[in-house]
Amino acid sequence: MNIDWEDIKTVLYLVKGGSLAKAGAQLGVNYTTVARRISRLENALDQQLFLKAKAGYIATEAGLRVAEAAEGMEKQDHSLRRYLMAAQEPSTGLLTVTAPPLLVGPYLAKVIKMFNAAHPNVGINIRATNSTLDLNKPEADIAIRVSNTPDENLVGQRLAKQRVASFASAELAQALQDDPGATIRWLGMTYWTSPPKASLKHYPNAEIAFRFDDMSALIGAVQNGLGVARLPMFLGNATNGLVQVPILQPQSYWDIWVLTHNDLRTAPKITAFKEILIPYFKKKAPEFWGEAV
Amino acid sequence: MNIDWEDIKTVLYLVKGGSLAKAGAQLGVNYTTVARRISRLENALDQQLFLKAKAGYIATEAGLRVAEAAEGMEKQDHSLRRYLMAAQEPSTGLLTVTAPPLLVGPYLAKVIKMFNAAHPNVGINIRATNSTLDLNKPEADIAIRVSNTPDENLVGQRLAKQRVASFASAELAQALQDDPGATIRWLGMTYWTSPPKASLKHYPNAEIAFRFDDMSALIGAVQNGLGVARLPMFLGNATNGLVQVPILQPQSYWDIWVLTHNDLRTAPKITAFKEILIPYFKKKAPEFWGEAV
DNA sequence: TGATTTATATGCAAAAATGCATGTATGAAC
DNA sequence: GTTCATACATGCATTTTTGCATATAAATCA
Repeated sequence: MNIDWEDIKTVLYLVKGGSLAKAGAQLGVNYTTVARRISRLENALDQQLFLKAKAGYIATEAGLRVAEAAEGMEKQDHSLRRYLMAAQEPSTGLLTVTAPPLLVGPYLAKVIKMFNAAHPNVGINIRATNSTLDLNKPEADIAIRVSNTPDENLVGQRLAKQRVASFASAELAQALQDDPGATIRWLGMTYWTSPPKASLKHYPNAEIAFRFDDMSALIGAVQNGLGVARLPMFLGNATNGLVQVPILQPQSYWDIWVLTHNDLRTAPKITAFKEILIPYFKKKAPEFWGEAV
Repeated sequence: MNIDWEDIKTVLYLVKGGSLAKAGAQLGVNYTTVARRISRLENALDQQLFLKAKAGYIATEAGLRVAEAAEGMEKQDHSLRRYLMAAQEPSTGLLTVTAPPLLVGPYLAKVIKMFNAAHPNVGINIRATNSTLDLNKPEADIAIRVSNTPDENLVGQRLAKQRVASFASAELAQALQDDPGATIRWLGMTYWTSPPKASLKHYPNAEIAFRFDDMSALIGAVQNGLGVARLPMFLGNATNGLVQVPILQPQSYWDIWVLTHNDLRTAPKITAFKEILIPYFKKKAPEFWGEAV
């Protein structure tokens, strides 16, 4: 009796996805294929792995156990891939870099250009996202992150110390300077709960006027004078029409880090990339630290 | 980039087998399929996994690392199968039992007959061999073994205490009894190095006349008067024409055990089988202990 | 040296797996 | 209630994988 390991993998993705369609999308196959692999495996094992409810496939206890085995197998798979990447020539293959979207244009793009000039045959894959991609999975090889997310398998190096300040349109900043009793209309991200504590000393009248789920949109709103926002120095200073609100002082913020998986610490491609990335950010460090008004 | 786990498995079997043909035989596919899976994987990884010498496929470092990952995955596979067997109904599926060949006919056959009567829908697979099949792999579910091979994952119960004695044809036994100074011509298995120490007190003149690689052949030789052999009680006493050599006393020997994997300790099918096996051997215990002459 | 065994390589046909199109059912939103 | 989105089932054509037959090379042995 032989079990097809691809079928075991399919069970995992069906359990994780919850429906044939999602599992198929993740696996890169048609969803009918998922259904057929499952039924093939169920026949081979002579055991039901999923209850076929109208709402979708629900894993039985046996199905969950199969998924558990698949997870263990996937760990081997991921570990293997890291080894193979580490063993590869520095000048071939593919490198996936993830970074916060707003860092890509002004900074990472130049690093990539330089790296590409030095290693023209390495394909570069950019994933501009704030979500923490899992470096344990082969979702990305190098991550640039604000704050040093702790994970025992990852190694990190600090790229730049960072500060934030309060930015507004020039007009609004002037108005606030003129009238310390004015009410500050703060703009923040969705998860913001209250105005910055340090600001209340100077402007006790404060309210959160608008919340945004997107940093670019928020910046646009600041440019248009809708209110004041606390922004990283490198963003506020580089955005046309924004100035620091006087009186409110900059504050230290989470630093910028580069993270890689421990297994890839010495991989030629990774070190080659870092050798360009780190000096570049060191040179740009003043932009992240900024200056007080 | 997606790696086919069946291809990874194939690498493992090619590394273990050393040639396409052997790997294919183990995997149950044509050897050309093995060759094509390997080249497909090498292309996908953009790395050479084997050096194609005329003498066969020799794994590169990367190939060995792939095999290592496959080994880890296979452990998951085996563990999963044990779980699934343990979860199965006692009255369905397949049960693989391994035992020393000479125990099968006189003892195990009856146990199987009784088990089959109680559970007619369970397929029974007998592997009559002295080689220690690996119960960690799904090579066998239940092993009957002489001696309790220690393995942390296995659980064992003693089926019977056992003794050995010195057997010969009736004629030869008589001759030896008449002449204590006679030279005993011993018959033994290939790995025998010297006559039984205890026998030298009574018959100091001793030599190993013939060695055999097969126990049945050895017994045949004893029947034909070629010499004296130390045999388990249950064999010597049950063989036509053999008698214990007087004077030489029986000795304790390795006991007979039944072994199963710890994961299957409570599996319905396994316990059902043991519930028949153990009482049967308990009843037959005197045959394994035997009697002194 | 010549026969035999054990390797791998490859063209071609059979078999298996997959994708697509279509049909049906269910629950949520309006 | 009607519409829409989502989910599964299945027949059919296509693609992919596999097995078989055949060819070739190296090593072994009489």
